[in-house]
Amino acid sequence: MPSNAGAAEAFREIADLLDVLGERFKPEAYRRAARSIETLTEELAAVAARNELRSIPGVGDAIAEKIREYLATGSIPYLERLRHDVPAGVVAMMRLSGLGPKTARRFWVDLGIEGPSALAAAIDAGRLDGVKGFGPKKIAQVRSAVESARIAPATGPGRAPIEEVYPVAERIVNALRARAPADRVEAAGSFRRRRETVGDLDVLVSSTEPEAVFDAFSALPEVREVRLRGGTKETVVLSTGLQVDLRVVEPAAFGAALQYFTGSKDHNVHLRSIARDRGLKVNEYGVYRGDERVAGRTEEEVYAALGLAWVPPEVREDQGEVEAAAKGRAFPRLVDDHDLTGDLHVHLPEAADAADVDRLRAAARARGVTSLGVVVGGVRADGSTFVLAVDARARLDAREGRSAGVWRAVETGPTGLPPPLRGLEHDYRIVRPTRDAPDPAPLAPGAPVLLVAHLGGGGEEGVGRVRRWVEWAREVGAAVEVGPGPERLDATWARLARATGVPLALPRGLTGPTDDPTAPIALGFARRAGAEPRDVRVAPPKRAEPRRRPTGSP
DNA sequence: GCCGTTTTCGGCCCGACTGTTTTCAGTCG
Repeated sequence: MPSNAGAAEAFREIADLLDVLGERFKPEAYRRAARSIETLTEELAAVAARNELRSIPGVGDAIAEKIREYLATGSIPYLERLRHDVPAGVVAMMRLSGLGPKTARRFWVDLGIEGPSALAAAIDAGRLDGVKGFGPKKIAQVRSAVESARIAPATGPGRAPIEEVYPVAERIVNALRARAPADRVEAAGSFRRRRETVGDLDVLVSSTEPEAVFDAFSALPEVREVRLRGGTKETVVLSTGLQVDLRVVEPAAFGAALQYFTGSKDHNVHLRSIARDRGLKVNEYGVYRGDERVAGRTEEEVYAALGLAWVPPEVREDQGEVEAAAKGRAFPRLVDDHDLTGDLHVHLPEAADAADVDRLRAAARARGVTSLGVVVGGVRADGSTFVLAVDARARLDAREGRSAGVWRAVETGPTGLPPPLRGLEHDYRIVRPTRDAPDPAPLAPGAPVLLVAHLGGGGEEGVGRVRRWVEWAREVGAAVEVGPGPERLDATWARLARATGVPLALPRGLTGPTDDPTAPIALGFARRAGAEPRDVRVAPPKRAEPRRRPTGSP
């Protein structure tokens, strides 16, 4: 079954194979197309059916044709030819740490080495000794790369989910702010853009004493190994295996460096081409006209020097945001922390009492949350439903009053209310899809549906399911919940919800620990989807008071 | 292979770091 992910993977493989064949610009063209395809919110087949493949950034005539071949037959003849021409092991050698296409190609063409195991044998046999460009250090490095690839196969540690990286990044940034002689410390890279996964963590420091910053950084307890250290950058590996790159720049260059190291690569390339057109040059130290630095202290300065409005990090993917920033107006204001004055979906534990309710209220007040949806019933992992103890329910009701900005919500599976709560006035339903019922059931009469929660469960086969639920949310006027994790909606699907006209709901993490990463990440995902304040629902929609009387009581 | 209110051809980001090279090539981000 052809899929967007499958097409993207095929183009990445083409890029790798072209790399070892020594092609100069084609590999990046195929990779750019692969990245664009991955961010699509609809199936390639649907785009192809409308004859709009060329509208995908980075897709021209040649790649559009290959997409059509892939959709029709599940394979791409060009890729099959490349696979036939290049031994699979050559790409594997290219992926070894510290090696690249040039070196892999030399091993293959000059020495007849066709893969990592043959490379190991060649090193053991001394076949690299005396080869131009390979001194003892380089040979040792290659040998160690082969060894570590054997221990950790494939592409190494890979990319980590952002919710795992978030607490680590917070700790490192805070520790450097406390212990290093630094003006400013910020995490940059795909972490700052709130990508769903993070490869390496980039941390940027503004300081005039890089050596002292590196010393403080290397001494952090989670640092396992210092991989390299120069005058302006240091790379370490944490005990979790996460690689962290630290860059130190002077304060006058901090904005330019933050812009540069936040990326994305495509966004930066686009900015530089604009700079070139204006007779300017952009690098991580500033925007230059000749030798004169005309901007660099802040990101806003850098964008302004290029005639652009400042672009929020979460949308810097060269998917149209540069053109929007060039229109001469401010960039559309994306939803921010202070817009989130309500939380539709707060859970209290099954045994919650009045003190828990008070704590929740206090947490809400402290974060500027003036309306709360409190789930008084829920669904356990085994599918059974529960309600709060009657006593706690009564206390919640008594404290809630009519104007406290608190409403109750009842969380259900896809089919109706749990029996004990049927008929309660003022209840809104929060519906969560389950594996057993992947599709929405016909809407039963009762309280309105406020929210579809824990949607997602992504993967290729989950795509259609997400689309059906988003469509259903639009029909019944529900919002969809955005957040990290396998059951939540990431930025791609938040984008789909926005395009469908479905409001987003974002958690504030009110009942979690204070450093609960879920809330800021969910906000970042919504911003990646381009969500503005009006796209987010923070309170239940106004509705007429229910006419019918309660038909039962718990 | 893609792209273009300077271009449909001739560009395609740019600097840090390492190892090996006596002035640079390759990798990385």
